[in-house]
Order: sequence, then C-alpha cells, then structure tokens
Amino acid sequence: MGGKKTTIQNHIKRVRLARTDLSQAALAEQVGATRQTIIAVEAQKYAPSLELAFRIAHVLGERIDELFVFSPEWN
Amino acid sequence: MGGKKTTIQNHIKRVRLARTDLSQAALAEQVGATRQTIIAVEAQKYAPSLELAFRIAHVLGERIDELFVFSPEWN
DNA sequence: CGTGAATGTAAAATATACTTTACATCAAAG
DNA sequence: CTTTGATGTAAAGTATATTTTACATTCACG
Repeated sequence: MGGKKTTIQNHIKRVRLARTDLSQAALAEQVGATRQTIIAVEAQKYAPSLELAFRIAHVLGERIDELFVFSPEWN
Repeated sequence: MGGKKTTIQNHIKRVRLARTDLSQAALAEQVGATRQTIIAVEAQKYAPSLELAFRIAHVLGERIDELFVFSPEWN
C-alpha cells in the first residue's frame, strides 16, 4: 500500500483535432509555449508543468482532469 | 489577446487542515515528496509538477482544479 | 515537378521543480 | 525547565520541463 508509481496520459492530440482546427504550432502559440513542447507532450514524452497543463486545457475548452488522465496505483 | 501571464494559487493548507489531520510531513510521505516541497508549495513559492499536483489532490480527496486555482489573463 | 504547411527527430542550453542536509522557532506535554 | 512534534528558512545539488536551432518527411496544391 502507498505505492509511488503514478502515470499521466493526455488526450491533447485527440481533443485538438476533434474540437479545434489548431495546428501544433498554433496551439503552442496560444498557450505561450513552443512547438517542440507541444510535440513532446502530445507524444507522451513527458508531462507538462501544471501551469502549461492548465493553459492547454483552457485553450482546448476541456477540464484539466479530463484532458490529463491520472492513474494512481490501485494495489 | 493571447497574453501570457497566468497564475496558479492553491488551497492545499486549508484543505489539509480542514479535511484531514495530516501534518506537512505526513502529507509529503503520502504523496511521495519531501517535506520541503510541501512547505514550498503551500507557501506558494512555486507550483508543483502536474503529477505531484494530481497526487496531492488525490490524497486530499479534492479535484485538481478545485485545489489549484488557475487564473488566465482576462484582457 | 516545386513550394509551403504540418509534423517529426535530435541535441545543447536554460529555467524550474524537487531533494538533501542543516539549523531555527514555537507550542504542547512530561 | 526539557523534550518532542510541527512548521519554517536557507543553500547546494539533482532531475525534469522548456526553449532554441537545425534538419527530415509527408502531403496538399499550384
């Protein structure tokens, strides 16, 4: 109990394509980040900072805990 | 439009004291961080990572977007 | 075919979060 | 008064996120 492994996956790419017509570059500009950051985050290379996560969710019109799926340890 | 200044404030201390009897050290242990990190985050010195934010919200039984208040630019 | 927009990879540099260690203060309890 | 738990500050080091720059690929379009 009390294991430490948690994971976060995001649905940015899906939501970006489904609900907007923003390119990665356009989304990057709107959230005040670079294209590289969006590419890396969408590719699940690493999780964004909390602030960037909020900004992306805000621009995409999704709740942060729907856009980013947190998986705590279940055992 | 598209200003970049956003802020994040958290209600960790309030929720921790109101809904649990966890000390900062106990909370730190439960979320897999150090006491220093909890102190700094509660003191609004910096925002935690997205993963740590999720873990804290999970342990405190609050939604992440209620525990952390995001303020986008309004102009 | 040739051009441009969109996506991707890679590496080095910078910024920020997090840890580790050490020490200080205060209130509650023996 | 002394000890102990909880909270706080500070500084150095490590880990991770983000930027910057450069180049490659694919696809729609003239």
